[in-house]
Amino acid sequence: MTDNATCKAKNGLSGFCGLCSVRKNSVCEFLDPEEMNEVSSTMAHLPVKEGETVVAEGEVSENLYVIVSGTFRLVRLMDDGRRQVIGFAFPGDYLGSPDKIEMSYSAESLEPGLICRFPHGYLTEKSERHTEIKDRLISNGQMELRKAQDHIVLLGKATAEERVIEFLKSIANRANHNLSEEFYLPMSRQDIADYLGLRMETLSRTLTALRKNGILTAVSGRLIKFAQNEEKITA
Amino acid sequence: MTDNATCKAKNGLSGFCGLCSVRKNSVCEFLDPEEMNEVSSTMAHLPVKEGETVVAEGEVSENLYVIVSGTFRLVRLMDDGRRQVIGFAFPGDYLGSPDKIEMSYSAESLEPGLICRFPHGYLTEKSERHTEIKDRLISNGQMELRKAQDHIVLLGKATAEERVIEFLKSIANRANHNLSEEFYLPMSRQDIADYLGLRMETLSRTLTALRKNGILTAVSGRLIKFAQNEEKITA
DNA sequence: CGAAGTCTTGAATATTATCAATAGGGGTGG
DNA sequence: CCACCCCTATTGATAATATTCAAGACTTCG
Repeated sequence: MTDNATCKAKNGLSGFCGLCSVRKNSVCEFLDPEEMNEVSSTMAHLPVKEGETVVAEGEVSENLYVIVSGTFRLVRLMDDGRRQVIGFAFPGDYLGSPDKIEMSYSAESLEPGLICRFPHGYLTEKSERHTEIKDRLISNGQMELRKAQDHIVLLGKATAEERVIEFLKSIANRANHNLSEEFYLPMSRQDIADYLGLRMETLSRTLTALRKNGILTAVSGRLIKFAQNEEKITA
Repeated sequence: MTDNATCKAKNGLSGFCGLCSVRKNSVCEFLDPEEMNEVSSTMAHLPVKEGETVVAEGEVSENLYVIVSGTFRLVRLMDDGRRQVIGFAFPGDYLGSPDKIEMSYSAESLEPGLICRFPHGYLTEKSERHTEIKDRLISNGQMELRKAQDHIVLLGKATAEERVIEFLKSIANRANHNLSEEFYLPMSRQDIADYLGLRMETLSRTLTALRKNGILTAVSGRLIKFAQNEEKITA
């Protein structure tokens, strides 16, 4: 993609944005072609290295980011060092907040990626002509809220096995719409454990048990494969 | 308040809205006096009985509600009957969604109260002249998201005792800014347990333990009192 | 090949859940 | 006003589940 910065895509947009695969989820969907080219040329696009922190817990949000490629973990740290992963973010998801508030989590990159930065002031300005932008921010917030609520139910009411299965299915669905194929976990066991509210050892034992009882056919490092059996993977 | 429907408050607004204590948090804050009177006179205000369900999980949201008085529990039901309370809502909080989406929880009243209903269409119409309304919806969503994330951390990383203390402190802070005074819990033990991801028995035992070790000086039914000792209640 | 990290397994412990019984509290009818 | 009942909450004893601490295996990468 890097060498296509000046090419013209079939939608009439030049530069990065013409090739962007997440524009339909982003705040920039509603911009005019000229405005899009402005975004393209100002290099709102930022490459992100593995391990990089895009937004840091405690700092005041000044920008809203949209993930173009890559995976991020959203982390909250307690005073005594306990760590909770409150979510994972994928292409099309947002990082940061549209409000100028103190961030409640850090967003850390799990692999090299690309994000698009929209300063609050830019969004405010563009919202005057494109009122759909605010609608998008509202509905995106509602989606994130629902995901957080799903997570609450998982942590509040599900057993270790249920947590692991539901997590794996959610990742498999993102990675590959065909559940019967092998897929790759972009995060470590510790990240998953901290997301599921379990210790890494418990997660590991649970994965082993799932493989032994046939719900998973492969558990080798970060590669996972569900059994074909529809009954089991719908659980 | 019921017999003041036609009186004129010092802010120049007549009817219910002139006396409303949560307008500063509501979408109606930005309306003109004439529009406010319209809200007042159309009886957007709805009384709610104890036990009443205002929004139901699975139904499509058509209205956004603002709580004027009362307390609500937000409940999610799993297929097998397990129940997770994903939050409690108080005056100034919102119920329902600004988007026309399938609701992911039910909101059930814990005591007689009053809510204000804003149909989506009404909000859309008013947003054209009052763009602050959408900003309010955005920032309200961000606040709810942060509360959900706090909840995730509580369920993912806190012990039973920590969960109970944090919960009691949050209620005490809403009820009474002076933590050293007795306060009332509007919800049952079962509701609290389902919120904290614990069984009712574990909650009960934990409360007893907190009273015995002096962190609480009173635990009698729904009345609770923290010890004066600042060290302990900041935990 | 070796070293450092990550992941898995093992054994013992701690915490919470479960099942069952008892106690408390509020309202109703005698 | 008291006795009774129903519902909610607490307590007790035991079992299930996840954690802890420790050791071993597997990967990755220099």
